[in-house]
Amino acid sequence: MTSHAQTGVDLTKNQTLVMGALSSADGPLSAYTILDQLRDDGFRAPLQVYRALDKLVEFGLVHRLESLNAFVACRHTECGDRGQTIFLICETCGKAIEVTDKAIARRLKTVATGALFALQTATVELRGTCDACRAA
Amino acid sequence: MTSHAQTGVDLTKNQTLVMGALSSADGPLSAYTILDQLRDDGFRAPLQVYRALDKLVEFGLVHRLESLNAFVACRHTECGDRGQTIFLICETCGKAIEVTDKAIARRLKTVATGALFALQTATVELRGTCDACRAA
DNA sequence: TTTATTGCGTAACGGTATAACGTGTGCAAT
DNA sequence: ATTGCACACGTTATACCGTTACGCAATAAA
Ligand SMILES: [Zn+2]
Ligand SMILES: [Zn+2]
Ligand SMILES: [Zn+2]
Ligand SMILES: [Zn+2]
Repeated sequence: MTSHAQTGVDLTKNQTLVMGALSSADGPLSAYTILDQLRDDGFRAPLQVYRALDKLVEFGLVHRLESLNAFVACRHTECGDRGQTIFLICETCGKAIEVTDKAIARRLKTVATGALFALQTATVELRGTCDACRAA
Repeated sequence: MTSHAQTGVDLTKNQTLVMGALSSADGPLSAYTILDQLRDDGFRAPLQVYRALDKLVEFGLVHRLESLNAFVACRHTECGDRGQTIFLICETCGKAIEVTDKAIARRLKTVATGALFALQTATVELRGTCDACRAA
């Protein structure tokens, strides 16, 4: 169903529908936008979306963009390592590019340790303008 | 009034009240928490808080924590350089430690450039456990 | 005085997220 | 068979976050 089929998780009907909406979108979607898109499929309440999203995030199939209050399908094949994902969010077109960088992950760990802080997860979200929008 | 008095900005009455609430708090506050604290000072509506917060963020006296939907007084003396601030947010006590790191700022810039992305601002918020809470 | 700017206050609204309740189904262990 | 449990689901209600729209008052040019 997705590029993450390897994970071998079995998705429920609702999870499949939400995953489909995110996969076919070309950018991050809010929970309520997903709800609207799935009304014809029987979705009626926000909680149906949030429950599916919680699981999809847990499975690593979906990322939550904190600074956007939105969700995006993972496009990265090797994002298994937690907390290493960086998002480049274009202010113009709204799309989010997903990248990883070991040097940043390492340095964040070092900074946290230096502050006697037990790092669990990292949110790194950059704002700016993507190449396509700058050219236009 | 704050450690940023050097900036020499004149705060309005509402801005002063909101700044005071954030300065005397020992952690991030949501806009609605600030509103509740300032009801006795005449605050009645969220917009009064948000208008003040917008200006305080613009002046660099306050930071917004995207992953928390909350605001915190800047405790860092040299955070003038935009986008270099990193927050370490303790999941246990809710406090936020503010640090800067030139290596990360530089590397983020490099990563963005490599993706042909024109970087404007960076949000870096780490979750984990602070030293005090881990010891307890 | 006229005009523009800025801050302020009120009300109404829309977007985000969770709480609390009950239902049904599949799958052990008894 | 039945009991207990885990899990997904559906519904309603509510709390929390943030903005839009409108009008008023004080201040600062012009
Ligand atoms: Zn990913
Ligand atoms: Zn773009
Ligand atoms: Zn600061
Ligand atoms: Zn702590």
